[in-house]
Amino acid sequence: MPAPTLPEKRWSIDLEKKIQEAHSENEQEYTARYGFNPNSGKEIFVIDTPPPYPSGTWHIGAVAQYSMIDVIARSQRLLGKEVYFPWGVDRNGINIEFVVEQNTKRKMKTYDREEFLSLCKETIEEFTQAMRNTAKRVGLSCDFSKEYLTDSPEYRQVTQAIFVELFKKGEIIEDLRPNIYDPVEGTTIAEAEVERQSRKTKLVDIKWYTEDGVEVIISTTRPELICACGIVVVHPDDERYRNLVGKKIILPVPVSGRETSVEIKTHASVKSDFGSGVLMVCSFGDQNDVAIFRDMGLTPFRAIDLDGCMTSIAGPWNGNKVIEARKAVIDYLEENGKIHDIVEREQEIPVSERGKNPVETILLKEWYVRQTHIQDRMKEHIEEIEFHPARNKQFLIDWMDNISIDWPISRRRWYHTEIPIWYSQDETKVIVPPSGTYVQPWKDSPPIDSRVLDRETREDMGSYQELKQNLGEISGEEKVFDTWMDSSNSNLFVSGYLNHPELFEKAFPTALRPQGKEIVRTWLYYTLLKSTLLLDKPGFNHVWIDGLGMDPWGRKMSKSLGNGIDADSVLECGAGGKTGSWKVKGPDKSVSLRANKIGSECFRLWKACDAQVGDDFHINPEEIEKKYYGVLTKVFNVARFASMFPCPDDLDTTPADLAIEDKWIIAEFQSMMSIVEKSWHELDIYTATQALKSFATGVLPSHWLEMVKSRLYDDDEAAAWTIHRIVRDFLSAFSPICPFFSHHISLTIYSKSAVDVDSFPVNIVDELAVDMQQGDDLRKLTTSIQEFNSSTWNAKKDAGISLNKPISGIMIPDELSEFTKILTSMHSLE
RNA sequence: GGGCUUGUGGUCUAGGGGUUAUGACGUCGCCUUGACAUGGCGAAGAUCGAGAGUUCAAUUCUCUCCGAGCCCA
Repeated sequence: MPAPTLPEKRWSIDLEKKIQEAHSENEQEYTARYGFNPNSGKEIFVIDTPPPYPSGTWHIGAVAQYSMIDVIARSQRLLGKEVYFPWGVDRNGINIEFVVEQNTKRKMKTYDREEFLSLCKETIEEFTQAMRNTAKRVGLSCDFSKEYLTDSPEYRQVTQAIFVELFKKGEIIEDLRPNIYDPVEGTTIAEAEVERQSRKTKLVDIKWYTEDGVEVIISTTRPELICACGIVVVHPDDERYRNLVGKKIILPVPVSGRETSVEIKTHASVKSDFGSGVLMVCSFGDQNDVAIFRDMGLTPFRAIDLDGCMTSIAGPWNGNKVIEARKAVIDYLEENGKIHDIVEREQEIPVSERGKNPVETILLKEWYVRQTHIQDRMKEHIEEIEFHPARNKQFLIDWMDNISIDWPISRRRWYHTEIPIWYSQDETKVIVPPSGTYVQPWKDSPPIDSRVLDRETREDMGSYQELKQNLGEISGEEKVFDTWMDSSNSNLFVSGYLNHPELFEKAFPTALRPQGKEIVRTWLYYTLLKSTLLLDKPGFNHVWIDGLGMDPWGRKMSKSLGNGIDADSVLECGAGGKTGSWKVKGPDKSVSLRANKIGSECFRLWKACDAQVGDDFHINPEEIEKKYYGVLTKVFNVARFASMFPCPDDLDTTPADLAIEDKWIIAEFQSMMSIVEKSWHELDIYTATQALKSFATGVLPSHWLEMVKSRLYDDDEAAAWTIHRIVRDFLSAFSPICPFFSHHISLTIYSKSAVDVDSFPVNIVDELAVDMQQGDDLRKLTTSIQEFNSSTWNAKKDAGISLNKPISGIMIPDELSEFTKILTSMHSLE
């Protein structure tokens, strides 16, 4: 038997790691291969890679998604495009602040701001390094030499410049609006940081009177907020109160600086069976109150200040803490005979996750990006974007239909991009920095070439340098941006906005936004909003929205469920002979999962093959190995078999003396390859991978290879040419999915790596000058060939004859008459 | 609580108004055949989540319910 030029007997994880390390050892070589060269003259394809947020462990589902983004990057390179696959890390945000607070057991606000920021930076840098390693281990072909960090001055200055630009255009405004606020910690907090706690509270039934003297009982747990009551509502179907609707009702407590009565109206959100069925709506007792205020177009009252005290509208209770005011108001009502009943009851109240302090919804002056006025225009832009899968576009459209308020972008936190603005002493003018500078107004003075604008009209009043003397003592903004304000610039940043105008010209709209479906309403929406506001263009050509990685039973992976699977353990499974085992809590009991070898190539193949884009996918290492490791083995062995026979010097010129079976398999191969090429163009990983897999594990080895074995052993050059040409081109088409696997085999047998191929393999049928019709005719025989082979194998089996022994009495069907010779020798027909 | 998405053999999956409903893994049976037992060949296994409606015809369309997921309250 001839010796194979592919020496390894089988694919292994150690081999994979060896190849992978060699692959990125030489930085120059790596960059030449995967770096972005905007001047190559090729079509530019910029991928707006989601910058991952480092938090210690990287979710295996996210790693799987990134590996598919890499498949897209590599397949676009294979199609001849100049791909920019950037590597960014999102490092702004409250999460890292919490980690530092937890590690040091100290609240952020007890630190010096500068000291706290440097602690955050140190901590996030450790997490970032782990993430880079995993990214490389799963084979991402990012241009790591151009890594960007969203907390770097280079990135933050872009966020700030965009803020200034939108501010000047009037698309960013200041307003007094409801925010969730923790009065003890003294900060606004996000919805995500609110939890519910059960506490005993007094439900007070208060007698109210309409202006014409009708008594109405209203239940509330927040009597101190009567001063902020804007409306009283009942359910539209509630017969009991029909006659009250439209009347005015008098507030039962004294107030100052506002009307002393409110109107009674209907609202569908009222629960008729709660208390008396009449609801007073205050700004702002809870989220429902906020919603009703918004629905009814009411102007909110500011009842509670930043220290958690009542404001002047509370009349006699002005300045009281909320809890004190509640007691005092109940006392007052009791003294005046306006209490009908008081019952103690358990109630869920919103508290802050950190301090367990009851939170208030209060009015604060915050910065907003205007968005309600631009929805129609955005939708026009979205029509121009191709979504993968198309149905996931609905997530975005539905969300947009629900947008009713502007986007609040200011936060009272620290490890974020600062809002780049200073205020004049009289607060009527603002100072904004020039584009290209990163500023920290809480500690810095404005750069000398900053501009002075009117705070209301946005009119440019001149340079800071000239007007400096007239501004009085200026103060820098202390608030920072919501992190989505940074993240939603990622496509602009990687496409060269502000920094590389000539690239931006060619690269925008950004070719592709790949992301998970859970952040359609945030990352995708805000990014598209920015491109509409700033450039009046769609942000992308393609948006690719993947599903989420779930546990083996289809549930979300979480620490509390104990059903998480660590990404590194799957990628390292099988390395150094170490097998993997995972204890995962199932719905009923804990289950032990075991696998011998997986690695990055098998993991990628699994994700590419097992789920359509957009569907949630179940992650079970046992299944990944069982279903897909064998495919790698099979492809490896086909290649190894091919490598036993000398490769013709010229694989690119089709020999004239191909046998009919060679032409047949080439027709099959070509049909598969054109599906793959089309799929790569359409970013359809699933279809491409399925086509490659079924060809390489099915018709090629089982039927064609079995037929031509004897010709190969007899040094038939046409058969050798055919197998080598197919294996070589197959590896090129397969390399986006399993790059190291394809790289190693192709480099060993053909001295040229499949990952360096930068145009899709040419059509051999065209080369053969076989027209398409003839190719189709040949492929029509595939079923007959498979059926004939099967029936012959079965006949031998039934007769108890070994497969390599002769058999008689088998008739070759008419349509396969051209194959008579090869089929006769294949099955030793007599 | 609301909106959206989703539910196909034991498991994962393709498809989609009329088909013997696709493929893979697993299971079972057979086979050491000149690359591959980490293999080859073959077989069994599904009233397409439940109920109702539209239709000559529904797994596919509509509605309700149940389960799962995402986001927002």
